[in-house]
Amino acid sequence: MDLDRALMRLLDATTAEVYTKDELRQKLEKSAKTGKPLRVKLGVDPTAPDIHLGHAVVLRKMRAFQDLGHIGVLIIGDYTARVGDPTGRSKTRPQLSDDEIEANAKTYKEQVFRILDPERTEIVCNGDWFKELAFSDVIRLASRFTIARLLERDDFTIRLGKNLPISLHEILYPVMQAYDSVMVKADVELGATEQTFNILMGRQLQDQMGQERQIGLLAPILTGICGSVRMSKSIGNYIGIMEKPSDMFGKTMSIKDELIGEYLRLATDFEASHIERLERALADQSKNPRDIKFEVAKRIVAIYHGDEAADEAASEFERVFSRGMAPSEMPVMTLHEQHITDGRVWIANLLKIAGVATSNSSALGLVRQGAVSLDGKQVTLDHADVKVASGMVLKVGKHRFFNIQLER
RNA sequence: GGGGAGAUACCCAAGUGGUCAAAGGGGGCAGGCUGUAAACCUGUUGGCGUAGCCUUCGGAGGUUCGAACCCUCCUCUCCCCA
Repeated sequence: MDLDRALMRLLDATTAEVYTKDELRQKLEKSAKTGKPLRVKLGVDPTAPDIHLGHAVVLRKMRAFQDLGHIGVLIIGDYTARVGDPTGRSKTRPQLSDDEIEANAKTYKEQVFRILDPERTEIVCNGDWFKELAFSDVIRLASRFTIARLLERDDFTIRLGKNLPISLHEILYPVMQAYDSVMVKADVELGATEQTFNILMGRQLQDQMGQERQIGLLAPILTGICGSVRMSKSIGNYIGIMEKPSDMFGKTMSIKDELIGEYLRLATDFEASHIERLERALADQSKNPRDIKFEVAKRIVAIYHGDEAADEAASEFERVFSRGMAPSEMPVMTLHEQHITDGRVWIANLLKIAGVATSNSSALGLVRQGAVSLDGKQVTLDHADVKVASGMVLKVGKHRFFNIQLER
């Protein structure tokens, strides 16, 4: 693959900004000439064990580098997790305990190889170098940065404007991330656009410490399925890459129309020309947006579960939601003897056992609103003690189904 | 170190002695309409087997027949000055 094709591949729609394009070209050129692969860094905080499509944009970018023969260096921020990245936060993040960090890092590793090439991936923990630093080293490192520069970033400006607290340790976060770049001798650092500041700090620090500056390659931020803010585990508006095909499909179908183009560009791996065609169809309304969304959903499932699973998810979706039938597979809820009197169960208890409600009040609220049905028959407050038998289907809301099984 | 402001439910925010389980907005959930879209309309959003009761307004005490509201101490945050 020649240089221009490689550049085109790397700088597709999933790249929002490059610092700088010329330097990237030079690095690629030099690598091709010397045969020495580039070291492409990505830092992850082991705070959110579920990797979702938002992370995937950047991970797939790393995979693109790997496919071109370069090395992906994944830094598990076990040490930075103790700090908490202030990026995009209006609040100080909680600091994690060692056990939590270890468990999270483990699940992280299990998931990333759904996307990355294990042969060309290095995984390191930044605790390896941070725990060796003496306080005097930290002071020396900190002296390379100025407060004005560190406070420049939006997150802090906003917080200062709102008179919200900023802890000293949060200021250190970009410093640590920059130091990571130095330690792994990064040629390229990947991140979402929100990482711009941190990544640029890495360039500056490498420069000061006598290294060639890394390239910053920034991916757009994927909007969450609810449509207003970025995809995030803590907000719960995400599609995880380990999720079941049917859930992935359904969640994708529930995004609003305005988001289709974004998901098309950032979350699928369609050819650029195909994406363009679909986007045009969206714009001139020559196709029903639903159908395009359908195609996007199918593609996303196919990336993580294969074509067959995607087809199944699609037909299941049509069956359940287009034709209103019960899904072919639904979670089983088991009722034990102690739950049942004379073959009946109070509906509030049933809903609590199903995990749909946490209290009688909220359960009865659902019943009152007509959201609950058993075998297709709506449950009412007047008949709140319902007869149950194995094989009955409990439906709550539009799309929560449970298969009831009696034990003994 | 000195002075000032503040902490209310998931979030923002009203409330300054009883009529407060606590206005309003956001978010969530649910119903209608749909394409499991958006927009819109409606309901719901502490707990208790569904009735009245119980526990909530940063924490601990106190005043009062009665406290989110008044007093004391404590914790935390912000602002101004040094």
